[in-house]
Amino acid sequence: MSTETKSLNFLEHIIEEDLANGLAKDKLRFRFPPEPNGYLHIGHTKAIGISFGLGEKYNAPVNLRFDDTNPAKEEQEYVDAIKEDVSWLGYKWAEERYSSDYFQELYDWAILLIKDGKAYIDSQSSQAMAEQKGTPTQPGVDGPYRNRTVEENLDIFAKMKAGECNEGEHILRAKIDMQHVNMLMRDPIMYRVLKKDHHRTGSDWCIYPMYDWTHGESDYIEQVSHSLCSLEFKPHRELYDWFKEQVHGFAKDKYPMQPKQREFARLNLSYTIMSKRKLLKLVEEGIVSGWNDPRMPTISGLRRRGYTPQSIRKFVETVGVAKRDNLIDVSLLEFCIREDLNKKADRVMAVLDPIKVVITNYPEDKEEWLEAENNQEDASAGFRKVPFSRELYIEKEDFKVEASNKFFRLKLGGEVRLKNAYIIKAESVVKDTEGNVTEINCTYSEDTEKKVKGTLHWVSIKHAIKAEVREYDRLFTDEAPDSHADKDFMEFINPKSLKTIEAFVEPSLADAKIGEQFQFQRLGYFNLDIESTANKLVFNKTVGLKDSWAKVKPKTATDNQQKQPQNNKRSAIDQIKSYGKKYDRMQDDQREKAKAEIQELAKNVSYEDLESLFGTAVKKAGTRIITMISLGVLIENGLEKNEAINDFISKALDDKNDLLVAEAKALA
RNA sequence: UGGCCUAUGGUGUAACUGGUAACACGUCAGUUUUUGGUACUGAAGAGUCUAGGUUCGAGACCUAGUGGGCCAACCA
Repeated sequence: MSTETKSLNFLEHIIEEDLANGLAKDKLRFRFPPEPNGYLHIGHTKAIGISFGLGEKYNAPVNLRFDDTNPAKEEQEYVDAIKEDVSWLGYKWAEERYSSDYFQELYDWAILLIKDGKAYIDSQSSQAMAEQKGTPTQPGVDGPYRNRTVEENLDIFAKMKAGECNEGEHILRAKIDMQHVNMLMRDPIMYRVLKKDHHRTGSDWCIYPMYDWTHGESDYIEQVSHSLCSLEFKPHRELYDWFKEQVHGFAKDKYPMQPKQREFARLNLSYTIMSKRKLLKLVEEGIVSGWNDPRMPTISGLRRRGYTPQSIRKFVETVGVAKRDNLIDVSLLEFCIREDLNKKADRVMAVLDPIKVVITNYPEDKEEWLEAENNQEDASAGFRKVPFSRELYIEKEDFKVEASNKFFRLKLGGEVRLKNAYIIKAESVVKDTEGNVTEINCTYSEDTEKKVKGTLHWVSIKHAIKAEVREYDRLFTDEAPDSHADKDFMEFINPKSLKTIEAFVEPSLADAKIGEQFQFQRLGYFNLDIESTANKLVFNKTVGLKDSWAKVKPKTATDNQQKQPQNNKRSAIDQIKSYGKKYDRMQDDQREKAKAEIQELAKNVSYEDLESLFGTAVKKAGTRIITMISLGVLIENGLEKNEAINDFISKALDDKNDLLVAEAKALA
């Protein structure tokens, strides 16, 4: 039954292989290592899901480690927020650790490294050091302090630690190789002087270790078996291993296992950004109301917006993990939250854009409390009462004076069901001086068994509560606002990402609790925002319902930004080649179209491009056919036949593929 | 004039040591429905960036090319 074995991702393959090669299962250990310099976002969720997910899968401990080596940027506030977010997602860490826990051990090892002649004090300006470092295409050169004596190095390093040196005066670097192809191996910095108080160690230290020196050794101290990080750290792996081997030489008895760093592609989500720095800018410039603005891709923003931990975990699980760059469509995230809320959220009625309906044959002073099912997906959700009376609101969009029979809603002379109530018929309308409908007069029928095409949601005007509803649109107008070399992401800010609506909701919502989630029937999922008060209800729209009616309706201009097939940025010859792959398998009419397309493309192809295809293997008939077609175009445009061409044609004439023969005959 | 990583339907991920491309989202159609939602059924959509090679057989292995990404902070 549920024995279906899910295929493994590449990280699981690595772990399985290590296990098969003798790694004991109880030695597996992972970690999630955020720097406490900002709030966690949906991108981190992937990293969290991978490491904690592996922990759950293999029943291995996962540490939450704060990578707190830069007191200039880090704060306790962020530590607290990160812990809250990870817990909220439902993950439990084995131990809460801090890189700063290891400052002393790191320092001791650094001294051993100096004694081994593997590290030295450099006393140049950062600029001078940068110049000596070279570039990715040019090797670096050794600096003047590279061969200081061990004694001098030890002496200065002690002074640095004692606070006797100013920032920028001296740094400690590893002595590796200034000519190394990997820039990170060109004597990387291990320690700098930073006269700043640390949120945990206070003023104990005035030298702080750099990332590369700290991170790997923290993994090592914690005996993490697999240290998983994103792709941009791939070049760091070589240095990670170098440091690890040095330190292992000092401490193999205490710490027997050497961790292994592996890298995966980070998550990118369409129409948003994932950089902490850029998110901070949105906050600082007031584009959003804070880190937890419901439009933000932060975990706290998503939480406030109404996303559930389950939906986010499901999302991370479905996007998977690999090493190629990706851009995931927000529709997948939306699918995950809809799927979750469909089962959990009670249904209620709310009208966001009202128009008045008067039931003329319903007594003026009468009111009824009708029974309504809370959630048809969940029998245990029970029922509630909703009030019905003579005057109601329905959505403006749900009424048209005249409409085709594809319009299942209310039209003059037509009948429609009011959800949980009666069937009504529109008899006449009241219009204002400009001709806009302001009121619809209807009659009702108590026969609720009747078949009618549409069902509308509604609220009784007398009983309805006014509420503020906030509807959100994507924060950016560009699919990947982050990825334009020539444009700043701020240029793509969507000015209409927030829409505030005055809505009318059914009275049962009066005692909704902060964060509680509802489906406003036929509209979408909403939750009660933290800014809501007893006097003023405020709802966030989490996500709309899937709306297949919207697709039938004539589209607005903004919806119509159709995606261009991306192959038009490929060169003509490449496009022709891709036709070659399938040409001989196409059906006749498709093939004719393809041929016309190839002939058009061939006008932009050089003979040299084509000639390189003359040697194509005999079995690849399609490629040779498209080559022949393109050649025909070039010849028509004045290309002289040469030996290579004649040879190519005569070989084709003898081929067993009829299509190829036909094309060749045309040129012979 | 470098090094490393990467390339599979529109998107994301699969395909165990080579055996003829699967799953999810999205799209389209139908059935059910007191939500144009949900559920259910079905369909279309890639021959795996290009070329060459190894092989009886290549998405997978090798070579070259092309496209994309990463690498020069006293950041992580």
